[in-house]
Amino acid sequence: MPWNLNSDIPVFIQIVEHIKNEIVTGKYKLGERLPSVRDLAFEAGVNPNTMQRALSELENTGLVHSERTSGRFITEDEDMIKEMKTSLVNRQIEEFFKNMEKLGFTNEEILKLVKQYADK
Amino acid sequence: MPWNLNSDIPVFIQIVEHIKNEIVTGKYKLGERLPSVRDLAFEAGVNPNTMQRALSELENTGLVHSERTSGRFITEDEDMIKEMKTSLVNRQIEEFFKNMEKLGFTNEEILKLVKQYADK
DNA sequence: ATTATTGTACTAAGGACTTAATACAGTAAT
DNA sequence: ATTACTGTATTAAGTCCTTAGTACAATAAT
Repeated sequence: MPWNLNSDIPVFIQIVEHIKNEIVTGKYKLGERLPSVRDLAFEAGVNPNTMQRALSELENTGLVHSERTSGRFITEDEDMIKEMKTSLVNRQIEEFFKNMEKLGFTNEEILKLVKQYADK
Repeated sequence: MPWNLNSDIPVFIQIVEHIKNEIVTGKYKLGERLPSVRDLAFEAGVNPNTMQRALSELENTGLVHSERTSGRFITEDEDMIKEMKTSLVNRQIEEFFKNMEKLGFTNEEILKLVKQYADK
């Protein structure tokens, strides 16, 4: 799966979001080991330093933790992952509505547009 | 109305989006004159150079044009504005669905979540 | 035991964005 | 005619992000 990184937003932030998505959608299982910093960097096509920074940020969320010399592992805390997914979903929806309201649409109009798009 | 600029995305891009929104929602009328670069910069709380860059970008879209010494003016082309609005709306919806799909949701699930949020 | 791999740390360089401080020519207002 | 305002251009400095290259200690693999 391509990483699809663009340049408008810092790459390390996009990487954090990408891996968060993979965790909350179950592509990584509980306690599973992540590929090494260098391997992930190669896969994503970025410098290892950039990947290291992203993973370091990701660690602050508690979703992953590092074992100094054996690798990085996904949390065993299933509730934390569920909460993260809820949080990400809410952020998307709120952001979407906020942006649509800036374009002058009411909730009803937004819902109608979404229906049309979903049934396309 | 506050400009609500953040730091994850270049400020000049956020300004372009902000003014685009104001144009397509009719806060600026056809042919209306924009405030000066310096006034807009003060209002947005950014450096005049940054505002100048944003306005220069905006000019490339054709939505505004500058009269060398009297100011900047909104286009008289109503169709262009309508097309821009449609384009912005489509981008929002597509981006929203793309992000929700990355979180593992189907179109039906997305629609359901949006309904819940719209009726809150 | 030796080798490879792990996360981590550090310095240096380049690029993009932003701010700051000026400056200029042309137009509007007086 | 003079003054104020317009968009525009330029140079310099500072910050953040990214890449590159190197290095180290601790563990895993052999």
